Amino acid sequence: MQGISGDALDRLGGAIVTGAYSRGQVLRSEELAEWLGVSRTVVREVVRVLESMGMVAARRRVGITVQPSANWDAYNPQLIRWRLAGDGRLDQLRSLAELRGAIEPMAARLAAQRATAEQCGELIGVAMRMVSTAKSRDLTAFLAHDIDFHRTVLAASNNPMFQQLHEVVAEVLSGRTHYHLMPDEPLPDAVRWHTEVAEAISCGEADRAERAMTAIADQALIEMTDLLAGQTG
Amino acid sequence: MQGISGDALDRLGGAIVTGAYSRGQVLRSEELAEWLGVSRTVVREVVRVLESMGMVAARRRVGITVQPSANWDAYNPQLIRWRLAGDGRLDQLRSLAELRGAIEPMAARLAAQRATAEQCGELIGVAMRMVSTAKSRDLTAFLAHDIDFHRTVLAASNNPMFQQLHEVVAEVLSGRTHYHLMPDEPLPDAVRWHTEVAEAISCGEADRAERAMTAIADQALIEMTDLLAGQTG
DNA sequence: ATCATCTAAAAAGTACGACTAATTTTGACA
DNA sequence: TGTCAAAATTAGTCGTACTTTTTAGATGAT
Repeated sequence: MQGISGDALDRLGGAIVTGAYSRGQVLRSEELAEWLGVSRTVVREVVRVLESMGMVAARRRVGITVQPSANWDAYNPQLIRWRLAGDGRLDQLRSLAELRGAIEPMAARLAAQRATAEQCGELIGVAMRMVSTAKSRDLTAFLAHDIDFHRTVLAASNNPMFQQLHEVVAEVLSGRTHYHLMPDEPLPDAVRWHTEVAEAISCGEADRAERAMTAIADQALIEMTDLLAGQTG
Repeated sequence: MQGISGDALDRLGGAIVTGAYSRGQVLRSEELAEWLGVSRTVVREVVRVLESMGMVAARRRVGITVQPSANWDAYNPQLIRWRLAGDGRLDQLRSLAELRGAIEPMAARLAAQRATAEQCGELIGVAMRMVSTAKSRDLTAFLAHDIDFHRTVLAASNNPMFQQLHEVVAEVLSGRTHYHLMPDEPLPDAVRWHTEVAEAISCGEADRAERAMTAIADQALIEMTDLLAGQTG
């Protein structure tokens, strides 16, 4: 969505996510039209989209009511972006990291059962590139290959619900680097586990793939927990 | 979303999900207005919502293009409903069951670390009701308590991404009963595992909670796999 | 005084028409 | 044949008029 309409969506959605409008607050479409500087037509489109995300509810003779955040579609990519852009950044990152920790081991297991020969080849290749960039301490290139690796595993799981989470995983991995939640150079263990996942999937060894991926995810969760402890305590 | 606008959304969205429009097909808003029997204003709102779900993309001088299903927001509740209502029902149910199998063990682990005393009490209570309805072979009541149990665990995980999946879990559990994918009476093992999860969470034993929940989910996945084998082979 | 019922107002919902803007196609010209 | 300009096409935006639903308030009867 782009143009004036997408802009209005971005502003109103962002405002709601950052808490500019308190839960239960009632807005009127004409007010919104004035505030956003657009026609009521555009406001209606925006409201409809936010409604489909569970963020607002529109009722005749009442207005547009901001819904409690428990109703929001937490998996909506746009909403995730709003949350990551706002104050709740670290909370959101923790939620996503936990989600990732749950998903990826199962994805690795399924990938071991379902990956095509081509996907196996790509996995092995990416793992090798991870090893080499880890040795040369090129963190940027390492991150790119890391994201690529996990995207490939999710793709090989052959489950749309898992495949779609590649953006989430990419966000978590990037966030880790961006907030310096990981060592200055990749841990040798972590690199080895990636190789192990690639091998296990290629050999169709589901248990081994799941275990290795669990090791990767657990380590990431520990790093994340340490960070949040450092932030709050 | 309700009224004529919600109706139009439901019809167009449903048509796209069931494959009435092939991927890449281009629609024109005026055609859609005629087909749906609504004004272009309403069509625009509907298209905007479908656009935010990744199902279509609108471009000037081109039209409204149906996007490949890989782009669709697989977690959108409305989209899940459309898929469950159409031909892809069993595929969707399998995807959801796998997702659930990944999520719930981690949710149980987190719940063991975070559940409030009140939530623990509720869990124990629901587990006891599951035991009694299992004994009296009241499958309907058992299903209701089963759904309630898993919703409580997800809530206690204190992670919005997990909490939101309670509808998915409910759908999987209901689907199991509806398609007769489970025994005529609940397996004693399954009931015992639920009690174990409740106890482990109440005692703050994360590992034990995770293991017991894994047992529950694994069994459900096995049942689901058996079904699909029976369908296709 | 209280309850039911009717009425009026308020807000979103819908439709339509006019115009704008962007993008692709076409075709003329070099 | 290539380039650039014009035309055609389609979504985007706006404003207005009207409809429908829902709530609040007034009115009236018991």
